Amino acid sequence: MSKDLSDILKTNGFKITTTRVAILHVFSKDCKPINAEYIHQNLKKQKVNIVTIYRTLSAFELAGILKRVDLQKDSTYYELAGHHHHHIVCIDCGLVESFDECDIVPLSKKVLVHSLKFKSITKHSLELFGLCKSCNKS
Amino acid sequence: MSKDLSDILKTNGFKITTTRVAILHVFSKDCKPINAEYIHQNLKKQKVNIVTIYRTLSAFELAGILKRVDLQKDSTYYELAGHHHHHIVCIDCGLVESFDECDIVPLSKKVLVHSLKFKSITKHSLELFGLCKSCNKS
DNA sequence: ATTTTAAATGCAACTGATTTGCAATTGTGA
DNA sequence: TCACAATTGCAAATCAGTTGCATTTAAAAT
Repeated sequence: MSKDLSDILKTNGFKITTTRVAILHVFSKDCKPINAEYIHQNLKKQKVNIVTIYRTLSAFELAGILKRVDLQKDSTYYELAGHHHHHIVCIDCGLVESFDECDIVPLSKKVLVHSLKFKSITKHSLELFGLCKSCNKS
Repeated sequence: MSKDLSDILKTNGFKITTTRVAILHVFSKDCKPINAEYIHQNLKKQKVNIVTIYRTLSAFELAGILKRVDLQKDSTYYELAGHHHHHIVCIDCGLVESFDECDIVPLSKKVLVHSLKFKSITKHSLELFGLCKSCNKS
């Protein structure tokens, strides 16, 4: 089960360390955008230094293992770089849900045609914000 | 000319101070997303404390005079809250251009229908990232 | 199996953006 | 003109994230 996690490391030219496998495990276990502090909390038994987590997150992002997610929160969130998708974020409790629908490519083509200053568009951000069902009640 | 700037302050129940009119003036003059440091630079003759700028930005955002713009840079950018629009950001030099096209509302309606956990969507982020014409050359 | 080497880690100190406490100043309504 | 709340400045604090450096360790070479 953590065999595939080691494989991710190996494939990307990283050493197989307990710490890094554990970090990947937190990502694959929870399957939602998380930040350095969250990982730190989850690995508190293993006493992993938060600096190590920050460095690992950067390295993994550079390698394309992780993707940065912009949830307009105070810190940087990441998730496993898988298929393209976006998020809905509850502005009250911070709950995050994913969705796959994304019509942005035709839009960005149209924008590019009309643009005076830009030559190419390589990526986009799209997040929805609202109230989740339980926060909507209060 | 700065009459309408004073009006913005008055309408929102703020005192008409030189500093705050000056801050609004920077926004209306440049008409692009800017951060606290940029304002500080622009008002260096008037020696406005950066803390005052941060406090003013927060107050103006709360009042709805300014809108926070998420450009995925290191600091927080704001612009005058006017008509709804989005931005293209050059990932190389940081140049920002605006565009009005936005098909998100139908998309977010569709997402909401399929969502298990969300009850309402109140806003969205959508920014495009790419290379501007001059950075594309290098 | 042992040596070697670059990658990975921890610790302490640092940075940069932003915030907070508090005292002094200043618009504005009474 | 007075009074009071809003505004501002200054210093210190906070918070996320980074950097330097010494130590450890996985994995390749012997």
